[in-house]
Amino acid sequence: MKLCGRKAQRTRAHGLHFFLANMHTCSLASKHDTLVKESIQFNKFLHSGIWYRSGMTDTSKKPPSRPRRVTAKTVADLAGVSRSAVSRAFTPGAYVESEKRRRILQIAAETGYQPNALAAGLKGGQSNLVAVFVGDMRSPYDAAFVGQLTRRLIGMRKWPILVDQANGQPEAALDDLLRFPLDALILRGGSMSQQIVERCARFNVPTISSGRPVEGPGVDTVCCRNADGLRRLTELLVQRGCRRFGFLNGPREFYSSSQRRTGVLQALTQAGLPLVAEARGDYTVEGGHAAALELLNRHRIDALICANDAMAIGALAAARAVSLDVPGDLAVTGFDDIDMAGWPIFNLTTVRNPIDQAVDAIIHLLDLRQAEPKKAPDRIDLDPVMIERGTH
Amino acid sequence: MKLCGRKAQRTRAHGLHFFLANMHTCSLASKHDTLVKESIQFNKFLHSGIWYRSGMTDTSKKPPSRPRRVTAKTVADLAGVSRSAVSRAFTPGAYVESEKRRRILQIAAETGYQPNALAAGLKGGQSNLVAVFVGDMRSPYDAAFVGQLTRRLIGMRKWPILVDQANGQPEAALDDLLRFPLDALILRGGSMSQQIVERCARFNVPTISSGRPVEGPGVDTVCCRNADGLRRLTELLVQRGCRRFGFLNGPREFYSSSQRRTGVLQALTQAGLPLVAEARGDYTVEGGHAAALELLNRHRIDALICANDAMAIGALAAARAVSLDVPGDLAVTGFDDIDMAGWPIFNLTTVRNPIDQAVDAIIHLLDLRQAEPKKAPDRIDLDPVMIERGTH
DNA sequence: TTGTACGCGTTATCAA
DNA sequence: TTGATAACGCGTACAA
Repeated sequence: MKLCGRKAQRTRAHGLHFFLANMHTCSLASKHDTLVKESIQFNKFLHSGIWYRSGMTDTSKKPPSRPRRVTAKTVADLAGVSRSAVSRAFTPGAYVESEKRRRILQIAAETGYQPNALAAGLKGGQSNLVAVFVGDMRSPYDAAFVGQLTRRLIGMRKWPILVDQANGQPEAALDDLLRFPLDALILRGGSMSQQIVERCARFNVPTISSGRPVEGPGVDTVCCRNADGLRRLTELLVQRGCRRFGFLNGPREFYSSSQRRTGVLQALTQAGLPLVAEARGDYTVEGGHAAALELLNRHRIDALICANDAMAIGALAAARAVSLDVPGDLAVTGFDDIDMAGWPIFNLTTVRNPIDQAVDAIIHLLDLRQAEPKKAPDRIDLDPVMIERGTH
Repeated sequence: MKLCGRKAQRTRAHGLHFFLANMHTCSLASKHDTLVKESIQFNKFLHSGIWYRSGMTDTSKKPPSRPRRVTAKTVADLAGVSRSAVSRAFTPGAYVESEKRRRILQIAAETGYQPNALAAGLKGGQSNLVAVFVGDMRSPYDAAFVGQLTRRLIGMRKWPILVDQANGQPEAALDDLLRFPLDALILRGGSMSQQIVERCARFNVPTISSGRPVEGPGVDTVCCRNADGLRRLTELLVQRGCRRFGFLNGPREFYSSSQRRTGVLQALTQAGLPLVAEARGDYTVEGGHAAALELLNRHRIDALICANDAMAIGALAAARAVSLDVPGDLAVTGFDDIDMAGWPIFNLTTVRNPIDQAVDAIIHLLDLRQAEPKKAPDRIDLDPVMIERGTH
């Protein structure tokens, strides 16, 4: 058993002179019309971040593809201490003589050294990487969701890898992604197809599905009570005198679509009213416009309930196109309460699908599972909020 | 009618007690009716992904916090081959007897083994991680940009870590992020403050700045010819008879703001016309509405050029509020050509800041630098496209 | 307080 | 074609 095998690599060429030589060639490469500026840049970069290239492999026939990061070993040599001292200098509670720590951090700053998170994660079991799956970033709701979630995750030093489901071949890409030891998988399942969500949930990575309940060990769920929201909204419309209802449904494979439809039907059944007309859109403004236009041309209704705000906004344009006054001739409502819904030009009556609460819940579930990885799946249900504006 | 009034209503009535109460009932509910299913699920998961826990550390006093991933060693033992054989089975061009490879892959599939990308990156020098910095996901332009870029990156198996600059303390977070050996840093600099952009560019990670030119070795740039775009647009308005111009500027610290203003001034100077009025918004619809409202109340103008589409859309509402007909009394124009600009309700005359071309350019620069890491900085300039619609 | 040695999971090299 | 072994960069138990 060879214990001191690493000692063999003492023949490395390094030291400050090496850096300078390296920097020199670098600055030559980028020489151009700004010669004076260059030297300023040079000094600036000397103190902010330096690439270290192994001297040994430099002479080999292979092109030294990419300069390597500065490593703890380099800093240790430069500071005349052991590599573990450098590691300790970067560990909050560790024992290092304060003067020595100061010197190490000084040199680290000059060389731009940062502990390699990948190597650290390899040992510690935590990568601090989290995958966030989302349906389509063009959807205002998804975009807002991602924005808020991202901020929260970064605040707790988890780094979100964003995956847009609209990719061509998610299957192969998914496998590649799961080669990373992710701390968690967050699915904005409400806007994703069943297939993808279920597939994701089968990997043994702690998973949180938002917007679609998923069964499976280690899979927690955050859900909005979709049916409740549209049931109450429909009741309100009935109470306001609407009698001939139309429903603009979302894509078949989205969970929220069927949930929301259920709420409408519950209220209508209760009131003894029929669903006069129904159409399907794709949750976009354009799709909603087209679907609503056709529906309004075929049927006479006095209320059009849309499965989300984007389609409702498209429907408003459609109503205008066929000269229907909103809300005089026709009530139009949405779901989600995206920012746009509140703009005076739309002033859309809708149901708020609370993003901030959903994100809070996700973070909470993340904490819980991190504390106890093998706990039973949890589920948090969120109550939607009626937002009465001017289109009903 | 106040557009930005809604921001004030931040009702955070929900705290931890809410979640706990909610969760308790829910988890009980879902656990209750699926007792039988549970064991089936268990078996299913046994064959789709297995966590392997080291037998040695199991007996130690520490709580075995998280089950470990299946590793190549495990698969090798199960298949009765060496670790290297497993590694080779997953390497496309490697020598493994086809029958042996088949067996290895079979067992890998059963155990859910995937090579650990972190460990592979540690060795190979490529992490396949890319950081994407963006101003604010609530901006439709940034959201669309991120969506397209994400899809392209994932297509080439680079994984985007999304960082929303709107975070509170980006400084500390930034340091933490850079502990990852990122393959590249992509900055949507047009919507970020100078400070952040320059700070990012100082790390010796291959960097691509989109929307703001940045000097530095290893920093490539993709830029839209902002000034050109608004110069041509202004010329068009002059030609159409506009004489009293107002300009709705963007945030001071955004590069695109001053660029776009320059274009307007060039055209006006050329035509011998003054800039009658000027105001600053924050690139949001709400901000644009407020700024435009005040500007229109103070000055009589016949053309309002806005530095981006979002503000222009806010300005349209402001014009309506002060009973100005667009385009009869007032021309209103934007910049970017976000989806919304094309909606019939807005039908906004604008200048397209081509996202697809920008993303293409970014990917191209990424490839170039990957092939030759030390090459001189490159810069690609994009030509904006006039989009004449109905507001001029 | 400091340094040595080992393990994390991979890929690459080299000898068999 | 295969298996042993050396890196990769880090944290850390352990000995000094």
